[in-house]
Amino acid sequence: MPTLAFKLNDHLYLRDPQHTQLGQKIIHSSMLLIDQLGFEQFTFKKLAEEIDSTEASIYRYFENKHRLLVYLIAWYWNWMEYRMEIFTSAVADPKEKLKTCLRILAEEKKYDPTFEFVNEEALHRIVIAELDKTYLTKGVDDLNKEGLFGGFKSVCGKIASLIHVINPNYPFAESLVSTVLITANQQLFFASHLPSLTSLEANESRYNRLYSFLENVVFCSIKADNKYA
Amino acid sequence: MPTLAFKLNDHLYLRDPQHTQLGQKIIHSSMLLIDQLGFEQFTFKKLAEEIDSTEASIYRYFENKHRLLVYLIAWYWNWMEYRMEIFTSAVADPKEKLKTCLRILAEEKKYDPTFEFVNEEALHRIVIAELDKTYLTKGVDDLNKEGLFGGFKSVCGKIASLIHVINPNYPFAESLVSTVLITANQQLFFASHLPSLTSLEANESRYNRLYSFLENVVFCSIKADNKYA
DNA sequence: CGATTAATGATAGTAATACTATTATATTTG
DNA sequence: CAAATATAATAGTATTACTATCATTAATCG
Repeated sequence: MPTLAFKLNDHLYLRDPQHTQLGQKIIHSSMLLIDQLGFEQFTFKKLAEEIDSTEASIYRYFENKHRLLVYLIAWYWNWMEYRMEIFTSAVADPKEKLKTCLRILAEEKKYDPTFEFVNEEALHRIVIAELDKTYLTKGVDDLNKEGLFGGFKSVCGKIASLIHVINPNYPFAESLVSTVLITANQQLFFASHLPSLTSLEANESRYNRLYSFLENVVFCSIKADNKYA
Repeated sequence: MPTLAFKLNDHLYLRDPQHTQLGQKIIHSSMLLIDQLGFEQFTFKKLAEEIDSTEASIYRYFENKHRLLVYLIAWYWNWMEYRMEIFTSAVADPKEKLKTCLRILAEEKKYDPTFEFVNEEALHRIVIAELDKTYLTKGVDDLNKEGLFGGFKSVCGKIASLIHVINPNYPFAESLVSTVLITANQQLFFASHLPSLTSLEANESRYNRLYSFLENVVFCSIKADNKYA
């Protein structure tokens, strides 16, 4: 099977890293390094050492380390959308489609051999720990104009439109979906680090519990026959 | 009326800034400056210039700028808890208490003259834009051990216990509350910067809409008679 | 195949950041 | 008034986040 590559917004990079060996090494190793060190401690210098290259070479692919992070997380949401499409395409009932999306969102992330140079487990930990840093910056509006959050927005939009089909009168579809997309990762962070803020445990059961929580929140909220809708 | 001060966890600072003039200037001006510049662009040097003091003097109050942020946001949650207590103390019905808490969470924040050197409007914008950065760091576990997230955890715990009273069988109270506390601010951020991710508008109606959204999510989820509980 | 072009490496340099350290000078307190 | 403490003034350091230049290697193409 040939290695698949996502067509990501080309403002995310200066040179497309998916198409060269060095680029792939940058993606692969930056994921491992950001996962290990955290985004603040991660530097292009450390990455350069790791891949036996130089800072200057990395700067030819990414304008700065923040954009590299935005790239990695855009990749994640593209991957999510791709999986959601695969697993919902054969499903007709929009409620079932919605459940499938939540299941994919909540499930434990495992290595997907479709994408050779991506370690999805590390990437998921990065999303859990660093997602918010992509948009919580004074530069949001510029990044947004360039379409750099397109992946996340697309996932959000598609799930929201499922909700619109299920209950056209529910007035908070977009808010509900963005809340759920973000809380899915946040709750896993809390389970590991701030357990009093979550009802999930830190063990393996947490993915199923997370799914139950998300399903409960979503399906209760959008039920047509509740006095709050 | 005397100026009130909160008793915050004393690991938050090296010297209590509420008790000296310089300390109060640090709090007051750091709020305005972080609000203006964003946390990344904010430095102790710029703050020192602003208050006609020196970096070294500020470092005698706060170990580093991250802890100053944690301090400011801890102050915010203490203030929230204080307001929730004031406005729920006369209310008997736990459902009404819960609604009051959500109302306080969602409402537009205005200057509270009880706290002279705090600009609550600026502080709220800081919470919206920087809250997640307090705990999304490799040092979370250490900060947590020192009790630096006590304010947030306390608000979360108190609201969760209201839910436990309303419906003892609901199994996700802590997750639901932390989700709501965080999304309340996140949705306001989206309304200003990423409107496709929210069902709120960017105008003044957003606080009421936000309240409706939160009330809907919470009360639907915890209803005893739904098949998801 | 040789020549052009493009990608990478090697190296250097810079302004700013996040501190630490030292000493002098105010200011408060007992 | 003396002693202790808080603050200011100043300097210095390692690191970061870049930018710039030029040499070298690899890919491409007539």
